[in-house]
Amino acid sequence: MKKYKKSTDLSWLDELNQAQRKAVTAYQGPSLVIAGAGSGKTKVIIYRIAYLIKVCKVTSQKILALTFTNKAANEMKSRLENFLSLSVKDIWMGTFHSIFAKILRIEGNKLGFTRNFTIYDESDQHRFIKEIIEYSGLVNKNYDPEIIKNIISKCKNKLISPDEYIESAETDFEKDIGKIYSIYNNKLWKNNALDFDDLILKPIELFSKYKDVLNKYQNKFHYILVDEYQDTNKAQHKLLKLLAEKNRNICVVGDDDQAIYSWRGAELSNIIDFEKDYPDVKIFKLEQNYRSTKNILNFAQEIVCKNKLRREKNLWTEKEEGCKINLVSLYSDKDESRFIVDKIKEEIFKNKKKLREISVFYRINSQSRTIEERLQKNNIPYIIVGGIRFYERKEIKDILAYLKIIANPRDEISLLRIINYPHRGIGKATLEKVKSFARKKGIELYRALKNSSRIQNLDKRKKTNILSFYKLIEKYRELKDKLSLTELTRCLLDETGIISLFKEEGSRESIERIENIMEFLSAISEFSRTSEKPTLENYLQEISLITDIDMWNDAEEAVSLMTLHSAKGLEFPVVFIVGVEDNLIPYIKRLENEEELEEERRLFYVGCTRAKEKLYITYAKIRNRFGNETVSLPSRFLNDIDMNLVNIIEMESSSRNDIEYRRKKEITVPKAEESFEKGQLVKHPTFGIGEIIEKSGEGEELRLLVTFEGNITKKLLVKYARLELLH
DNA sequence: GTGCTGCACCTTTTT
DNA sequence: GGTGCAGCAC
Ligand SMILES: Nc1ncnc2c1ncn2[C@@H]1O[C@H](COP(=O)(O)OP(=O)(O)OP(=O)(O)O)[C@@H](O)[C@H]1O
Repeated sequence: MKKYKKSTDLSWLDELNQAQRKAVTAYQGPSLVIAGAGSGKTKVIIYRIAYLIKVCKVTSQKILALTFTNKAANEMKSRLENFLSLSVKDIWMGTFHSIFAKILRIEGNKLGFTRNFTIYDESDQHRFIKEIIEYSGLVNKNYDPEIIKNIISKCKNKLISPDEYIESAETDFEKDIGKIYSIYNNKLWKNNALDFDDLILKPIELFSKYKDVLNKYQNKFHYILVDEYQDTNKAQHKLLKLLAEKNRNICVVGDDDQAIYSWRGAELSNIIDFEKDYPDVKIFKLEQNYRSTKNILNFAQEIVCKNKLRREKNLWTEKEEGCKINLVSLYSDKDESRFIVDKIKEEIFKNKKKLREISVFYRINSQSRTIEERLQKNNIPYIIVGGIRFYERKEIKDILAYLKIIANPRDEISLLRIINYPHRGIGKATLEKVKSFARKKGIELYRALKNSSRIQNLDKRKKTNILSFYKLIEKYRELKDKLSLTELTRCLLDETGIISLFKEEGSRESIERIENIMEFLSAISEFSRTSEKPTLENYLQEISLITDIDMWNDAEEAVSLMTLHSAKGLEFPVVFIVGVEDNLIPYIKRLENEEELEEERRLFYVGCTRAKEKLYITYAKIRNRFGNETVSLPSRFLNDIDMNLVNIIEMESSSRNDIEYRRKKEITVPKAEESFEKGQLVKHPTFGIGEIIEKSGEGEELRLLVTFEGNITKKLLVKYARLELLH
C-alpha cells in the first residue's frame, strides 16, 4: 500500500470517489452520511480525521471519534498511523463506553463515586438484582432477575429514571420493578459501582448538573465523529447532543439497513432525529460499493429490499459478476459442518485462499460447536470470536473478583463471590449473619468483616475465619501500590492456593483452567509493559470493556467463526452463513412482530454483505438442539429470490427442493390451533393414525404428544408435522 | 453448617 | 450441553 508521509502531499484524497471526498471535506457543521454496505462509510470517517489534522490543522486532542467496537477503533488508529503517517495517540477514539468510562474516572467524584469504581458486567448485574429481590422485603420474590435486568436496562437506555418509572407504574408488577430499580441504583452507588448503561447515563447527569464540566468537554471535543450511528440509543443520542451543542461539528455515519441492535435499546429514529436536531445538516449519500461482486451485492439487495421500513438505496458496483451464491441444502447440522469444512479445504488447497480470508457466521453462539468439532477433526486452525468472553470464564472471574475488591472494597458482588473461595469455612449461614449485622449497623459488608468480632451468636472459629479473610484483603490493599500488577497477582494466586487447588484435582478441565490462568497472567504482564499507567484500576477498567472481537488478532492464520452480530463492520473474501432456516434466521423468538422480523432480515443482509468474492448459504433439515432433534425449513428469507443469482446445491439424501416444498406446505399447515384437542385422532404421513395425549405451547410453537399405532409416542411440532385431523 | 450431586431449566444477538 | 439451585449426606 502506498504511504503518504509528507503533510503537503494531498494526493491521498484521490483514493476517495467524488461523493466520499465531498463528505470528507465538508468538515464544518453537522453532517450525516447515510449509505449502504461497503460504500466506504468507515473510510470516510478515517479520511475525515486525516483531513482535519493534515489540512485543517486541528490538533488531535480536539477530535472525538466513537466506534461500535474497540477493534474498529484500533483498526482506524492503525490505518491513520501506518498509512497516513499520523500520530493518533492523542485522539479520543473508542467505544462510547470506554471513552465515557475514562471521563467518569476523571470527573466521577462530582457524582459521588471515586475513580476506582467497579464496572459490573451482566452476570454481576444478575447476581446483584437477585440479591436485591431477596432482601428488598417485596411480597412476591419470584421475579426472574434476568427479566428485571432487561427492564432496568431498557429504562436506562431510554433515560427513564426510577422515580419516573414508579410514577407511571400501574400494575403491582410494575410497582415492584420500580422499587427494585430504585434500590438497584442506590445499591450500585453504595458499592461504588456502575453498570454498562451508567457509563452513558452518568456523563449525561454530569453534564446536565455541572455546566462548567460540560463546557470543558465541549471545548475539548471540537470535532465529533460517530460510526455505526444506526445502532446508537436514546441516551447516546442525548449525550452527543450535549457535547456537540456548542461547536456543532458533528459527523455521523450509518446505514438504516444495518440496524441490528434494537434489542439493546438502539433506535433507528436517531437518524431521523439527527435531521431534526440539526436542520442545517449536510446529508451525503454514497452509492458505490467497493466490497462485493455484482452477484453478492444484488443478492443482498434483493434480501433487504423486501423490508417496508427503509430508505430506498441505489447501490452499485464496478466489480465483476463473480461466482453465484451457493445455496446449499443439507440433511443435518452434522452434514452441514462436514460440507463447510470440505469447502474450506477446497478454498485453501485448490483456490489458494488463506485461512484468515474465510469466515463462518451463525445466528446463535451454540451453533459454533458442531462446526468446531469438525474443524478440529480436520486439523484446520480456527478461532471463535465472541461467545463466552475470556474474562467471563469462572476461574478468571474469581481472580478478578479478588483484584476488584482490592481496588474497590465496597464492591459487594465481588466480595460475596470469593469470600468462601477457596473454602475457608464461611458458609451460607455464617455469611447470612454477617450480612444481617451489616444491614443492622448500616455499614458496608467489608466493614462488617472488620468488626465481625462484635457479631452476636457467631462461633469464635468463624469469627477468626472472617477476620483472616479481611486481613488477607487488607494486606493486598497495602501491597497494591508497592508491588507491580503482575507481582501482586502472582502473590495473590500463591497465597490463596487457587492454582494448587486445580493441580490437585488434576482433571482435564482443571488443566485447562490452569492454562487459562497462565494466559491471564501473561495478559497482565503484557498490559504492564504496554500501558502508560499500568495500575490495577486502569487494568480493571480496560478489561471490563474489552470484548472477544477486540482481542482477536485477525492477521492470525485461522478460519474465524462468529455470530452475525459480531460480523458487523468486517469483510472476508469467503463467507459461509450457516443455519439459514426458519426459527434460526429469523430466530424463533422474533417471528411475531413485523419490526423484529425486519431486523432479522437486516441481520441476514449484514451477513451477506460481508462477503467480497464468495458466499455460501447453508441450511439443514434436522438440527440438534439441546439433545433433541428438531425439524427445520429453509428460511423464509430465501423465498422469492432470483434464481439467476444462485447456484443450488442439494446435499440432502432425499432430493426434494425444500423451497418449493415449503411453498406447498404453507397451504397445508393447519390454521386453527384450537382444532387439536386431547383425545382426538390424527393422521401423520409417516406414522399413520394416532391419538393426541398432550398439548403444549401455542401458535408456531404448538406441540402435541401423540401415540401412534404400535405404541409409538412422538412429540410433534404441529407447524411441521403435517397432521390431519380425523373426525 | 457446609459441601456435593443430581436435576431442571434454559439461552438470541453484546457494549 | 451447561449452569444454577434444591435437597441430601457428611
Ligand atoms: N473509494 C474507494 N476506492 C477503493 N476502495 C474503497 C473505496 N471506498 C471504500 N473502499 C473499500 O471498500 C470496503 C468497504 O469500506 P468501508 O468498510 O469503509 O465501508 P462501510 O460503508 O463502512 O461498510 P459497512 O457499512 O458494510 O461495514 C473497504 O475494503 C474499503 O477499503
